[in-house]
Formats: sequence, structure tokens, C-alpha cells
Amino acid sequence: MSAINKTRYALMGLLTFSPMSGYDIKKTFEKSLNYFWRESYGQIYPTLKKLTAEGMTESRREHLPGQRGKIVYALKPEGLSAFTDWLRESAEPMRERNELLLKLFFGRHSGLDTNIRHLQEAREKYLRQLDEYEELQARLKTEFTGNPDLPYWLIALEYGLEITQGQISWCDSSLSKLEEARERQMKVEPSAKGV
Amino acid sequence: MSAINKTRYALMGLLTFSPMSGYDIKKTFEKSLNYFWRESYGQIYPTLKKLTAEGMTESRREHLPGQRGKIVYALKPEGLSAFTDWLRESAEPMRERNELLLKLFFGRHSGLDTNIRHLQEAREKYLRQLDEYEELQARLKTEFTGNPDLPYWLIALEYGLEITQGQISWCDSSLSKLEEARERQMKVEPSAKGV
DNA sequence: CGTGTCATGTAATCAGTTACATGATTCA
DNA sequence: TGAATCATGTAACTGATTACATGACACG
Repeated sequence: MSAINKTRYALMGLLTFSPMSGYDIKKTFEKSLNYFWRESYGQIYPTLKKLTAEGMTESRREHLPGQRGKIVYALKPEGLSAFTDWLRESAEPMRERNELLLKLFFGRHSGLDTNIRHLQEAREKYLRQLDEYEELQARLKTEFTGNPDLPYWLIALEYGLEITQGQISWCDSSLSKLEEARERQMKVEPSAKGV
Repeated sequence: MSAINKTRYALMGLLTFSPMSGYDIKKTFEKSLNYFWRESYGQIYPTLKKLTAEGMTESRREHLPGQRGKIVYALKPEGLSAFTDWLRESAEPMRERNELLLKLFFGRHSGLDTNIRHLQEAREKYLRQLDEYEELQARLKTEFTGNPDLPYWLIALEYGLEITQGQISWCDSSLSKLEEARERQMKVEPSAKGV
């Protein structure tokens, strides 16, 4: 029924695109769904073996001349059907943890300057992320025109774009609040430090 | 230096407000920072003992007449200073995982109707969340006027508001895309199901 | 008298990262 | 020849949840 461990589904999902080795899977995570899902080798290799033992996937040794040998896994019909069953189940809400918010929540104890620094760092990180998303979006649209998966990829990507834009505008408004507070404070006690 | 396990800091942070028992801490997580941080008893109690053994906190048995006894932990100066040291370190980016996006990314294999359902469910969840945030915001503003922590709490809360609004508008735009696709499809092949 | 909440704790388990080991091939 | 990348894997560890055990007290 309801899934506990989602690693298997993430792997099966990637295998719907084409048969791949564990190494390929890792690379695919890194270059395409890295911003909302990733897996480590320590999860990937054992899970592929498990899936094969369960009859969800099958593996074959591939050694093309002039290339290093690899073990390529392919999704079997049983695997595809287990995967689509999972797709149809409601997504469980994920336990979020945001260290930046934790620090800001207790921000009184670190002083205005520290909190401003945290927000500026975050803002820069979000801006870089936005760039990456926009690049990826452009690349997907040109490289995968007509691909039936494309509309879904774009929807996932637009989530990232939307949320990142929200994060940036939150940084901006929070920064202006804190900077204003700092100015007010400097006028009242010109030599004081922190909150 | 840079922290691995953040549970200790989350607990120390709450203890900056007032001395508390493990049970109190759990309740405080649930009612105030639940949307970006939470801890289970299995983490809280052992961590409180560890912090006390390290001299960061101190504990005393409290048994008020007419109440059940409890063990109350208070932050010691050493603990406060370790905590503020951590506050000043840059926040490490957290590895995100979003099951909804994972399902949508592979959405071609489950059909338009399923993906629309997922988005509608998510939209409702986000709307409820938005309500909660707005209520909490109003409550904080009236109940904690003048509290020096309040500006920081509001900043953390506004993150939630901003992101949730972004999520809702992403749901809306994605839903209209998928619904449009469904209409197009029904006109072309009136009896077909899914993508 | 049973249910709910207050209150503390541990053991089992699962999930996940990191570090390490190994070795082939490619390229400068 | 040495660094980078391809490629597979495991062991150790950490982090975190869940389930369970225990028991007091309050309330209807």
C-alpha cells in the first residue's frame, strides 16, 4: 500500500526513460531532478539489486567495445505497473526542515548584523538557483520539443521557479525590515552593537 | 565547528524563552515552529540528557502541588554561548525532497486525471496552511506586542506565507494547463483516457 | 471506571550519507 | 605519469521515527 521508502520509485521512474546503470542514474539525478530529489550510491546500488531480486527490473552486463563495462538495469512490466500504482497514490507531505528559518526564528540572540548576513547569503543562493532553473527551462524547451514527458518536466520546474521567486522577494522584504531597524537603532544609540 | 546534528540547537533555542520539560518542548514545537522544524520524543529526551551531561543545560525536578511532577531543563550561560555561536554560522542548505514533484515529474505514466487530482489535493492543503499561517500571524501580533523576539518570529512566518502563496499560484497555473490539455484531448479522441 | 492528557523514557528499526576500496580507461 | 572520469560496491555511522512500556492524575 502506501509507500514508506520512496527510493525504489525514484529509480523505477528514471528507468521508464531508458535502461540505465546505477552510475547513469546518479548522473541523471544530478543533472535533472537534483533540486527536488536525489539519491546516493549507498542507496542506488543496493536498491537496484533488491528491485531485480523482486522481479521489478532486470539487469544485463553491457560491455561495448571501446567502453568500460557496466550493469544496465531495465524496468520490467511488473515494475512499471508497481510504479504507476504508486504514482496514483496521494503524495505524503514531507517533513520539512529549514535551518535558515530556525536561525532567524531565534535571531534576537545573534543580532541584526548576523541576521542580515544570513539573508543576504540566502538571497544570493536563490538568485543563482533562479538562473539555473531558467537555463534548464530554456534547454528543456529546445532539446525536448514534442517529447510527451516535457509538459510534466516543465510543471515540476515551474514549481522551482515560483518558489525561488517567492524566496527572493521574502529575502528582500525581510532585509529591508532589518536594515530599517538597524538605522533606527544607530540613531538612538550610535555606538550599540547588535539588537 | 560547523554543526552536523541540529537537534541540540533547536532545543537550546526553545530554552532561551524559558526553562521547560521535554514534554513542554514537544508541545512548543507543535504549536509554533511546526511548519519548519520538529523533533520527536525519541530525539528530545536523550538530547536533553546529553546537553545536561555536557554542562549546557541544568535540570531540576519540579513538583508543584496539584500537578504532576516534571523535569525542567534550563539553559546555562555555557549553553547560551554555544547556541549563539551556532546562530552566527552560515546555515547549511538542506537536502530537499518533494514527493509531489517526483510524481508529477513522471506524470506521463499516470494520466491527466491523476495529476489533476494530485494538484487539487495539494492546492487544498496549501489553502488550509495559508489559513493557519494567517491565524498564527494575527495571534502573534496581538499576544506578543512589544516582545523582542516577535519581529524574528514574524519573519519566519512570512516565509511560510510567501512560499504557500507561491505554491497555490503554481497549482492554479499547472491545473489550468492540465485541464486545457484534457479538453483538447476530449475533442480529438472523445473516448480516450489519460494522456 | 474508562478516557484523555500529562509525563518520561527506551528499543527497534529504518533511512540516508560518507568514507572507503577497487580498478579500468582516457586525456593532457 | 598523474589526474579525471567511469563504474560498482560495502561498512560504518548518524539521524530520526515509531512503537512500546509505564504510570499518575483529572474529568465526566
